[in-house]
Amino acid sequence: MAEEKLPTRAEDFAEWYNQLVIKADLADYAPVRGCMVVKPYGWALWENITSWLDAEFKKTGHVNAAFPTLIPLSFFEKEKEHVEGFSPQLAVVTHGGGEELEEKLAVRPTSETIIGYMYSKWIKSWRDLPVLIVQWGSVLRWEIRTKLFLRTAEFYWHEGHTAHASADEAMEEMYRILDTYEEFCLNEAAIPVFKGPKSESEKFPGAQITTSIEAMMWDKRALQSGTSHYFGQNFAKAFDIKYLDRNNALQYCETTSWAISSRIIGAIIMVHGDDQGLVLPPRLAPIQAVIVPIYRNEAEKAKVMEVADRVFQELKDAGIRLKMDDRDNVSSGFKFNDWEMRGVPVRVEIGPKDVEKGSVALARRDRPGREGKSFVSQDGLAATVNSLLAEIQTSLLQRATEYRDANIHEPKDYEDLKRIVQDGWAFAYWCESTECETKVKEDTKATTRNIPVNQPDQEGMCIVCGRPSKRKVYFARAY
RNA sequence: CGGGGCGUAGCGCAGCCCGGCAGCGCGCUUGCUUUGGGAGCAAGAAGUCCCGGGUUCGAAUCCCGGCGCCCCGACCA
Repeated sequence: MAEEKLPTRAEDFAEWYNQLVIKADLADYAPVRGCMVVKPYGWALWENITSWLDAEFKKTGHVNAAFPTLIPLSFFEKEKEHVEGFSPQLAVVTHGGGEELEEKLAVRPTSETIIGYMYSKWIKSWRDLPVLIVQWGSVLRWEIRTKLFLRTAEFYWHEGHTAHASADEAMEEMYRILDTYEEFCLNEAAIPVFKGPKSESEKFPGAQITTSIEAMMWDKRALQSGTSHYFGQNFAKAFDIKYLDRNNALQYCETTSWAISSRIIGAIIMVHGDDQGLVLPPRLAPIQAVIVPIYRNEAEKAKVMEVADRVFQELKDAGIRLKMDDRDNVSSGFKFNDWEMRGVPVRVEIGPKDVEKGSVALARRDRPGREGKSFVSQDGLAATVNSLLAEIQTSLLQRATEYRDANIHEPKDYEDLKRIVQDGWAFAYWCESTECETKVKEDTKATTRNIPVNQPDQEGMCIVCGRPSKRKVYFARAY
């Protein structure tokens, strides 16, 4: 239950976040180091995220399957960059049934290896391609520093793994999924993102190309919110994934993988949340509207509840995800604050005065306090609430986009870049060399986020070294 | 791995220096009054004082050893 106030975001953003996750009832700390328990309210939010994505993947021919949590440790040795990238983060099972295991088993940190192994058994002919499989589940990475949702040892996600006959087709798949991720962020989560390839040094271990979507949090730090990778034939060669083409020639597959994790919940919190607590976009909110009946005695209660029950049924019939807060042991004021903490988009208050006047009070979560309150007729309330939900969804995206764009600057020179990334993002030409990227990181802690697609066909000079450059990149401090 | 802090009721903490009935606030339970922006009063329940050993008539407190957690820095979705 929510109690007491949060620190404001300006006072202590990290502490604001930590307390909010607990007080909004999304998750709790587990007894295992670095792990979280996702509570029912947080999981309901996650289910709304996953059900949209799942439906979208299925539209483009993807199917779901499940692979084991445990992976033979030797599998990780097969791809050089992959083993280097993930070895430090592996949890390893050494005993089973009281006996020491002959071969140690890793708890999956990601499933390219075991899925690659299976694909090599399943794929024989060009007729078997493409293979488009998604796994929903959790993975485990032994993280040093953890934070609920943003970086926990175990986290939830989907991982898509696809195999194709040609590089073009695999690249197309990578970008198709990236588009789906962008669409999800914009339309469902109301979070604007930039999409495009990552730099060499920021690539996924084993990938030829890693693309990402990048979002700006309230504190102006960047959060990589989804990734889509093109592996070329790296994993196909490591796991011997081959098929006979139409000319009876043996070919290696081209593979991809891609993921959005429960981290996206952290993004929703840090993009939309305010000093009152969580603010959820209506399309993802587990509870879109809450009804708070207000009364002073039994006689009033009877009258108010009659209206409240009728309104509840009307809104429910209109398909609104709804909650009646009929708790008798807390005051109305407490309830207001409680539901604001949990980010419910619309609150419907019904008291004795409303019963008299045929009205209700509507409070919209994206505008806290008196400003967001209005008194509307009980007639046609379902339509009123539905249009308000749509308006909140739109205005959250608009507000987040304006905020982001106001905090991205194009540096005049390197000194300017160093200043900008202290409190915002810099968008600048970059020669795509690791040296320049590393220099920025050492000087400022900012990293390259991605090279956004759809850039104008112009040339410039690398902001660091001055060499000619064709593409601009975002520099930002990241989570 | 380097630096700092902490471990006492569900949560947040005081008590420790200077050994002597285990406390405070919040939360929880019950009752009454309350309810349009975080209600009040009353009565209750709730403890392996992180673990192990030692000193002592007596240890939350002193000594030795261990474990765990959090925060800040280099790596990561």
